[in-house]
Amino acid sequence: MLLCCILIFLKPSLQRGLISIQPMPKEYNFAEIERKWQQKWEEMAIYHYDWNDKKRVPYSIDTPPPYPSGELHMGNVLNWTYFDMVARYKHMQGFNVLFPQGWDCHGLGIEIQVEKTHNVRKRDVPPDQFRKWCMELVEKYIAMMKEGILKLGCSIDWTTEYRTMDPDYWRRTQLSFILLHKKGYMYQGTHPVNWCPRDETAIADAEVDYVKREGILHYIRFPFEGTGEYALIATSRPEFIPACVAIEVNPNDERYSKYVGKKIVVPIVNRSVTVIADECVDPAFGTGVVMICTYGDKEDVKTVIKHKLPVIMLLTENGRINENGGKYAGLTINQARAAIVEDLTATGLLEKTEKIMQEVGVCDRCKTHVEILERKQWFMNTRKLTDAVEKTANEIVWYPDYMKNRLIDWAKSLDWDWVISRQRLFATPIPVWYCKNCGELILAKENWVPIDPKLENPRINKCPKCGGKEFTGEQDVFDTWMDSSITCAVHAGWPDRADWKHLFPADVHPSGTDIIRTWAYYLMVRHLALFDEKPFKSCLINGMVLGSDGRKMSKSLRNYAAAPEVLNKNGADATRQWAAGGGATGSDIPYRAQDVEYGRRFLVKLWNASGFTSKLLADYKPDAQADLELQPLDKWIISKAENLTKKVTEAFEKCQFNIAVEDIRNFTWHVFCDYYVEAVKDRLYNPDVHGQAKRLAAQCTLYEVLYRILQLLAPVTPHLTEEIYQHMFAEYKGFESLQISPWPQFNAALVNEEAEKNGDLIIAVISEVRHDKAEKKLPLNAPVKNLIIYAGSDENAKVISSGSADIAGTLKVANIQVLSEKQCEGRQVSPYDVYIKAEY
RNA sequence: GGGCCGGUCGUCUAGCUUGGUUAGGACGUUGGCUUUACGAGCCAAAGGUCGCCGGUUCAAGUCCGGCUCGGCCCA
Repeated sequence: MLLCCILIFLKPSLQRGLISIQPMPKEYNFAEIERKWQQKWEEMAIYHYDWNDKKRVPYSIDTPPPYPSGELHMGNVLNWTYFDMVARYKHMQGFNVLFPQGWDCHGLGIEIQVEKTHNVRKRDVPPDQFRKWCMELVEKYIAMMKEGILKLGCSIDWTTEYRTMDPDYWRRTQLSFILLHKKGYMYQGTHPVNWCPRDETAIADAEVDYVKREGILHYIRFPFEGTGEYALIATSRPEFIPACVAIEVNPNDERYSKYVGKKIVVPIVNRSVTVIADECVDPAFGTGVVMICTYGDKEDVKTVIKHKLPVIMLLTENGRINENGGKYAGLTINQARAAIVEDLTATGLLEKTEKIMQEVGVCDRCKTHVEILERKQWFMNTRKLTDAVEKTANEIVWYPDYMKNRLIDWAKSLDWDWVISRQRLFATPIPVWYCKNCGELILAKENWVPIDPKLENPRINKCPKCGGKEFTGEQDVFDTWMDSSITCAVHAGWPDRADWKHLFPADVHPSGTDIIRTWAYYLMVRHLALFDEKPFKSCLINGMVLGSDGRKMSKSLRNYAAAPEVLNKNGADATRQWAAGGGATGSDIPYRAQDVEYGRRFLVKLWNASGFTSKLLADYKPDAQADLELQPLDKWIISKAENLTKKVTEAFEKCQFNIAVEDIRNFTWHVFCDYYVEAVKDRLYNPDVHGQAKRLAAQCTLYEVLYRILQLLAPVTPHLTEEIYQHMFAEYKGFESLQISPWPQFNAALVNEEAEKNGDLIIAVISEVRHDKAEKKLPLNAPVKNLIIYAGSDENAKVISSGSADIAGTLKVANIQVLSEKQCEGRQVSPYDVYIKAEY
């Protein structure tokens, strides 16, 4: 039985010449090691997805193409470490892993930075020049981020690299639009939309941030028609008075119910509007009377639709008052507010003002107060998919599970369809034209794309409706999310590869808690609409990286850590341990330099332990057939290594990286280094005392357990484990890289509960003698003349005796006596009924 | 106002799904020590009424209800 276990454990490789273990260098130079392996892995091409391999099961990671915004930040580090660990783990498990990398280039963020850098607005320069500047900036940022990702040591298949700003990617975005248009999901409409007056474009709900701000509540008298009475209304936006279309009260508010249906005069413009009733008015807010304007906020939009009120558009696209504002036309919103307040004061209609805290919507890119405008826009009918989104979200595996609520709640909360058109420049063009004669919409044919309708005419001779020969290309462009919400299909090879369904749906989509409502949601609606299929089978969520003070990390709070600095100072393997072990998957984790430093210390420990082991194994021939006599502690650690394998594998399966990394570290540091290595030193140094077979047993166990540690750790700290593997194991194990060695299978036959129990007792005895030495302030290598162990029972005595050689060896005991009797003398080996007495 | 998450040694954090060791780890603190690897180390110690109240149970950090305080998202 024993021999059988060893054979299973050893998995002896092919018979070759006898292999010896290469000694390890003393110095651990992480910068050099990490750079070296990053290059070599690239040369070995071990991360390339094999498109022709139909045997291995594919595993596809829907890497979210990042928005190039400058240097890599710690949030990216957390994110990429998460899915790189998954990629490496799956790789070792034998999957054909697709780990692509793209860049989500378009969008307002870049345009705003270009405008700032060149001190221009989008209309000030020719569009081509503007786009060129955007592309230059994007390339600069991609280079910065790519450097960081490479330094982190991600197992990306760089042959898949793509940019959404390339026309070849436009082609996919445009094709998806054409298909969805044909399926009836795309429509044009004049609806109120969120509008950023600074950027002069429509934006989606998801691009609106809400900030708390102090505002002023104005109490204004609105006289009733003909009665001499007046209603006092409270508003924070008096500048919208010219666009006031109704006054609203709560029907249950006894103060005002009698006025419902009456006419009231809007001051300043002297227009009559009706008092209407709606239960959504909060009687406790202000005076309980509010004015409805088109449009002061989203509530106004709902009210206008519900009560079929007229619309008076007051604002221009750049946020000024238009001709409907009468004498205020041409003023900015703020100027108009000041002017109107002044006029109200002059006429005595402003009763009072008070300060209030309010939440206002701002553009998430430029932080300008968002207005609501009615403009013709393109929409995707996303709301009809809400039930499907909910159903699909429930079918998908979420890590952690509760995160699915974020998606479902968001989908259900949406009031408006997704506005997919933008009035910007740096984006994918919308592939449609309009007949100049009759206005007929010309949708691009599927084989026309990529195409820019601003530069090219539709490839038809005449308008199919009126025969007109002149066309206007669509000037609007797509929301950036139109590019990035088809990645699951694009990564799989859609639309070019006939076999793209082989990789679709993606196996995992990684996302941050902050972008579930955008990325996960848009992926879901696009793919459901296009293919009637879920985009991904599981969703792995990372939390936000907080500063060390627990607050959101930001440069202004001075708790910001720059990822390139952290990586340069500590190396990728140490930084990755912080990401893996900093907290439970999905929860926000603070960046703490101590955690990274702890990671680095662990690596030094493992490096030293491996170096020392390599010396102890200098004469060990792993491929030599030899007789082994496994000792209790050998069996003990072999069994523990097997249970560790089971636990770590389960943790990786559930994406519980923190559990995996903690268990491996504790086993390595405390079980392997502190106890096992110490305990077998004497056996290794003195074969004449202990015998060659027991010495070989220790060598073999050291060798195989260390290998197991390296394998389990390989997804977390790929560089250091590879370096040690190459020195000590590559020749015998035969894999070009540890990264492509097969993930260890849990082998129940090697689990030996009795051996673990026995070993624990032996270790406890050793530990107790160490305590004794520590208390007596003796060095740990102080010789012990006599050690008497009162085992308390025959059973314990037998166990301790079986390990007495290792006990005596590691503790430098000259004479060891193990007695079955129960004698409460000396020190108790807690929690056993065992006592020890040491004489020095 | 609604939803979700969280409150665990001085600090950060795990454990809660599936109730049952002495509540685990890290940082920090204190004391000791050249184990023929590692002082970037080793051996130890101190430090927790698991936010509060109640319930279920033989047994609650863990399950249930209420409260409270934070965070995020939404209205």
